[in-house]
Amino acid sequence: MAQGHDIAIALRGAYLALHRRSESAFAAHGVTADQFVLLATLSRGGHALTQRELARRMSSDPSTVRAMLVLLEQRGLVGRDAHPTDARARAVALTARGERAFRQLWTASEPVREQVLGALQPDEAETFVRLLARVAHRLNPESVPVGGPTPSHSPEE
Amino acid sequence: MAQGHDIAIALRGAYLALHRRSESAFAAHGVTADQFVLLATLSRGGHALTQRELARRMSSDPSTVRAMLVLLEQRGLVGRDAHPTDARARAVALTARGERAFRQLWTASEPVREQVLGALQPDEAETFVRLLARVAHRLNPESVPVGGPTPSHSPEE
DNA sequence: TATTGTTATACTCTATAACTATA
DNA sequence: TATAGTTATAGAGTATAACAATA
Repeated sequence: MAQGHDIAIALRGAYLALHRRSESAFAAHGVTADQFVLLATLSRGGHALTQRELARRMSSDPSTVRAMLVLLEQRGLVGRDAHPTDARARAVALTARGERAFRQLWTASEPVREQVLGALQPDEAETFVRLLARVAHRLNPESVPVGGPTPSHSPEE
Repeated sequence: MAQGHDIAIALRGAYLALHRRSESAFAAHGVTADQFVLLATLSRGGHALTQRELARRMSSDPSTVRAMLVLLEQRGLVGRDAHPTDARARAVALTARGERAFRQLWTASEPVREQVLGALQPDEAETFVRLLARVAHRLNPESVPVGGPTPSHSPEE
């Protein structure tokens, strides 16, 4: 019988394995796994995001995201322009150089994604994501809704 | 269709939610979630562990574990005695005070484990742990074997 | 020779609280 | 009043490499 502690430890173990594997995949490119997640979130976003929205989507904190953005901005991978309609906000987006870098990073991390996917049957992958989302949602209702990131649910922004 | 990236992001989201929830459960006790994992690993170990074995069991790094042990030793929660048969090694164990603290921490984190468990049906919990272990094992064969921690496999040490 | 642990070192992520500017 | 972001600050965890002692 899997108890709460067993689940927590297994979840931790799987995440840390993923994180380490990702770190070594990105190390040669001078980028961390978390920075990759940030870049991927911007790339998937389709358009510029506010720092707050970026933090929410990557399960992070606005203040943490800011620190990461400063590093990435210094390297010219992201830009923070004035927000078109809200003078308080910043519109964060990948620069052209950031997009190029992201494509390289995506390729470099292909083996990691293949390993993850290779550990699961197609139906298991679906189940896995569903259970992960349920657990995340239970622990933090602010997180992405259970059905997964449903772009049809909330059209935009 | 869940792709590798979706799985990775979902795994990250679930872990970070668990981590934050745990941090706030432990904050009042002046202990971090990772320190709790260390204490729990010692408590579950049944006997003293070497730093290396401790690091392996908690999916961590010997050098990281040492830094954590220094902090916990200063607070009198763990002891590092000479290893009985290997003069190079240290035998790490909870002190009496550490055991008391751990029992308190265990109680303080009960709600977190209940939330995790409450998000899953009993059979789903089994499946979840199994899939997590498979993914972890694929990403890092050094980690705990798929069937779970099989103490029958390697008797001791 | 290989292994256990230490030391030094550096850096990212994390997060709170007080603050400014704007909605 | 509430929100977006900044700043200052602090600390934990992470990990590498060189090293000593022991197996």
